[in-house]
Amino acid sequence: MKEIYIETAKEGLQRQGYKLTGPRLAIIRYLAGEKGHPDIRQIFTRIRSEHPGIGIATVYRTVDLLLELGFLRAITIKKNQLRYEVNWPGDHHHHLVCKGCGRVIEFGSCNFQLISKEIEKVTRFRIEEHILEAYGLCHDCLPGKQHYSTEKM
Amino acid sequence: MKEIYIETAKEGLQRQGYKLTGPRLAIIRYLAGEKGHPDIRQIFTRIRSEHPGIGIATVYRTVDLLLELGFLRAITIKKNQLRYEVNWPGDHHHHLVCKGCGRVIEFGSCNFQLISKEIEKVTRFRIEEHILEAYGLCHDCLPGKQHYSTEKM
DNA sequence: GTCCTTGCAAAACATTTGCAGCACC
DNA sequence: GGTGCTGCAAATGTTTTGCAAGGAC
Repeated sequence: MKEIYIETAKEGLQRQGYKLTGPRLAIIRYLAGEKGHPDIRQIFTRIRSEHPGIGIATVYRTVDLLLELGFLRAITIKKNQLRYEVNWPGDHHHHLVCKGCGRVIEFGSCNFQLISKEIEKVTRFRIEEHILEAYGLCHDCLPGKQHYSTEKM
Repeated sequence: MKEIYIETAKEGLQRQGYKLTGPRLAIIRYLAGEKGHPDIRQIFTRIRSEHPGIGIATVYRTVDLLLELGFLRAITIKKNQLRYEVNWPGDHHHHLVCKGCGRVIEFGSCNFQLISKEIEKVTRFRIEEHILEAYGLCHDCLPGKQHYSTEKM
């Protein structure tokens, strides 16, 4: 799965006439193995530890490129913070975000397919993908439980 | 509807011990009448035109406050831009974002309620609200049509 | 060899903070 | 009248840009 993403992204870059450079490959490989939702700074810090000398400008440029080509997407996990996640082919993007501890849980399926045809008919819009974000409280943060965090916000 | 929002927000501020000041009211009134998805700069520019002398720091502080109190929410309409929209009570937040022209269409309902109980059971998560964003092409941007924009991105 | 890409540093832009004076309650 | 809010300006943080050198094809 991870390898497929890396290969697809590499092919995608080349097909569009972009060069396969060290920094770009390092970023793609890191993202392919990242299960969380890193922001720019996290990506930069992580890449730099394995690839010292990389500039943050390159990270910005590469992330923009991957967004443009559709290999990455931006999400708003909390209030006003931008984070990124890998755009796996055919993947859904469904998040449960806990308002208590900020933890993010992914859930696999929704029945959006069932209504998307109806929406397309009414709005004459051709839907290609979607993101569903639900907010609430995880089990540990329900009243009577202590808060703790698995993903730093 | 607009008046209800303004009154609810005013009450909410006071109930939490925040003062009803001129700048805060101006921002709430503007947001209540705004149909689009403004960013900080648009809010600031608009408020300043009717309320010269306001500082941008106040806009940041007020937007943070309204986010905190749940009267406003942040969305990621496109790639990596943060925008804000009014959190109408009981409202759904469903957007169709056109990849061609950037226009944003709201649609009224989804059947998320039907599956949210199932998700809550599996994940032991209590879901309070959700956002659904769908991306695709609007009718005008489907192949064979010309692109144009109704909301500047 | 030709372009594209990179890292660096500076510039531009965005956000936060400290503080004295003002305004709400 | 006390406390919280505001505008300003400075500080800080983030993103973009220009450019010479290096690297992919």
